[in-house]
Amino acid sequence: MTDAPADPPRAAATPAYFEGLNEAQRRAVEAVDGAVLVLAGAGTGKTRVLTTRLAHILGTGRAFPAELLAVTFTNKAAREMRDRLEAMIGRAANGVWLGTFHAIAARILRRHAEAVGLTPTFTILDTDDQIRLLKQVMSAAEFDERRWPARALLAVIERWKDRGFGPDQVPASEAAEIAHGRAIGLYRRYQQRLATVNAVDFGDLLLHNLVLFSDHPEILADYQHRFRYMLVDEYQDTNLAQYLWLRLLAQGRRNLCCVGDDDQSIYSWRGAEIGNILRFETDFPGALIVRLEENYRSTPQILAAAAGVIAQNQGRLGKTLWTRAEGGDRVIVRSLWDAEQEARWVGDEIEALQRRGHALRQVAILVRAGFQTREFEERFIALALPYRVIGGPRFYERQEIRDALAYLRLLHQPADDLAFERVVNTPRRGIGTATLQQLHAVARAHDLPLVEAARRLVASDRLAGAARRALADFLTNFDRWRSLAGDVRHTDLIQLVLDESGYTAMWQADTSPDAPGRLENLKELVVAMAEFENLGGFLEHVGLVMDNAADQSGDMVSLMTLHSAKGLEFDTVFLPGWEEGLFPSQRSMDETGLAGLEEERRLAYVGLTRARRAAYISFAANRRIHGQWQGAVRSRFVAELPQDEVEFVAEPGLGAPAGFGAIPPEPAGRGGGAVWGPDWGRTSETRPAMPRLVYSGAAPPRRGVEVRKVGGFAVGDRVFNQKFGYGRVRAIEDNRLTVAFEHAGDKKVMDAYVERA
DNA sequence: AGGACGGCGTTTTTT
DNA sequence: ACGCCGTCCT
Repeated sequence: MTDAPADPPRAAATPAYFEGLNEAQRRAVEAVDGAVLVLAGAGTGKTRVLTTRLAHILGTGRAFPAELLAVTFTNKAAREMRDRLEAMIGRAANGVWLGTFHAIAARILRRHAEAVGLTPTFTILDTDDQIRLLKQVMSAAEFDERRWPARALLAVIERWKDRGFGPDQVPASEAAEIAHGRAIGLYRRYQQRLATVNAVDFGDLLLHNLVLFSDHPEILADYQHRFRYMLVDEYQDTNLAQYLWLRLLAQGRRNLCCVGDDDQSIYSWRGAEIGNILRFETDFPGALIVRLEENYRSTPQILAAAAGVIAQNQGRLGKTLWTRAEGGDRVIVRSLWDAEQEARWVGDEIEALQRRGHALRQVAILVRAGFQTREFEERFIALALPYRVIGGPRFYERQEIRDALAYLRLLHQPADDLAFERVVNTPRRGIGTATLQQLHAVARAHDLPLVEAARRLVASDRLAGAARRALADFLTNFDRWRSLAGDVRHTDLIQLVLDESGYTAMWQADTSPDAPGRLENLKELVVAMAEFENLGGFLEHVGLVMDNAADQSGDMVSLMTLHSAKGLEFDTVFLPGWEEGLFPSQRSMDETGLAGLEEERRLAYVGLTRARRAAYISFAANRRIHGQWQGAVRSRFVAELPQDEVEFVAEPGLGAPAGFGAIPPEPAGRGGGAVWGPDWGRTSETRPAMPRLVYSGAAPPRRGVEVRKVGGFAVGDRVFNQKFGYGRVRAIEDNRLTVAFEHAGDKKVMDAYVERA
């Protein structure tokens, strides 16, 4: 099991790679032994430090490649680290255990699958399969899916897994609270089903590792010994299970270097524990902390803006980014009438940049939520401004790809019931729900995979003639394909299967406009497969690499969410939609209060620090949310920007907001403070009329601030108010409502300040 | 077996 | 407003 010799050769240190490192970076590279936390601010050369550190360890002969463990969160980050390491050391870094948490956990798990009751060919399920499996479990348990959608229950289970809890470790009090205590039973059944079909979900990869290590100390000891030096990127994004995994592995050599930035922790909602990075010194007493604070990316103004915002957060380790760079423009803060105007303005600014010779690929628009991209897309189409939206459906999530993969999965692992169900009647071959139900009954009764159940059913006489023949044909085909699997190249196999199964023909016969595209995608799949040696290798890749390598070719503006922008940089960044409720997101604040608000603020920090040369922030007075026009207040984050570093451009006609820079609403509350737009709080069915000539330059007549009555409310209506949240109408006098708010209690509000919820 | 209809939810994304 | 999903009807 040990593929590494005991004594790595010592080589003379050639610190050529130290060239150009600043003092802090060099400390981070040189401190190879013990626990080290590198607090790497945005744009401080983190990746360079990481790769240099690995090169340094290898170059000084402290370890063989196979004794290095370097973990990242995304495949993209892993790829980048590997590429840069190889460029630095001038040879392949094959031996290094470099990959995502999940990829490395999967690699370990494949080696020891039997130890946790799996076989080495286990399938890694994606979200779609997880939902389908959970739905089966739920319906078997006669669980009302309307009260607890499978999606929501899966999220609960995933959060448990993130914390390292198997069904037996979930604290009883917590288990009792969810779905009247029934969630935990469903979790247990779900895990049993996974085991039966020899499959794991993403969370299981880590969880099974933890079980493996605790049940088999000798296996753990082997890895503890093997991993002489460990490196973790984006440590602020680790969840509890990942933390436990790292801590176990690091107990051997005790050389653990974690790199991260607490100010960029934006994934708590998927289980990331910012506490892991905040607690580092306590977890690893005597740890060395290195702060990388010299920023090589942005102008002083951008850094000041980012610092102003993030300084409002409480729980931080604290870091101050600075730059040697001088000059630069102030951050532009712009108010606009509505999202359409906002898009119009952004479009015009981009065209102006373009005229001055800026590349579109160096411009990004970063939004809080996906729906915000629509206005920009429409405007850019009108302007014929090339753009791309990052994030969206991914290649491996397309129906035709998932179907094709299901065929392959079934060949690779016949116990994969989810794959079986997907393909057994795709294309239609007359195996309907009735037959499938019988199959399930047989499978359950004899604890068999569906394929085996199908064999029994075919051998018996319990199936109607047509269905029996169809199923028998399917099994015959399946067996033949499987027998070919050893001799035929996997790229040939897939084409053969898709043709002989009638799958290709199904799409060829399809007259819908997207059918040709689907056939194209299937061809692409074959091309993608060619890059792998065999079927198993390819399926592992598909299971773990769900990223959509965004096509970076072409000079286009990038449109994406703030979350997807993490780790990227652009010359010019537009940050639209800085409005209370949208950014910071109301939901985030409602659900997790101050912690949620602080995470939103980190998101603002991430957004600003993506910009190299220029940042533009904007907010609209009116925005349509769920089809309702709503008055909007500028985000509290606007007021947190240092006034000297920003240039406020009031929309003509909207008037400058009273006391710009001094509106902070009460913490974690909303609304309050000065209202900047003429119509804040008002809702209406139709788009509010824009004051004439807003945005086109001339001074328009200022719109009155009278609040108009909108629609009648009735006692008992559920309503929403920006400041108080949700509540129910208790009484009405004229246009004044008495509302019992869920959190704020009874309040009197004007009807125009609430909307139906 | 496929389409029409109604109800519901609607932040963020990776593996 | 809108789209997706599940159910029910033809």
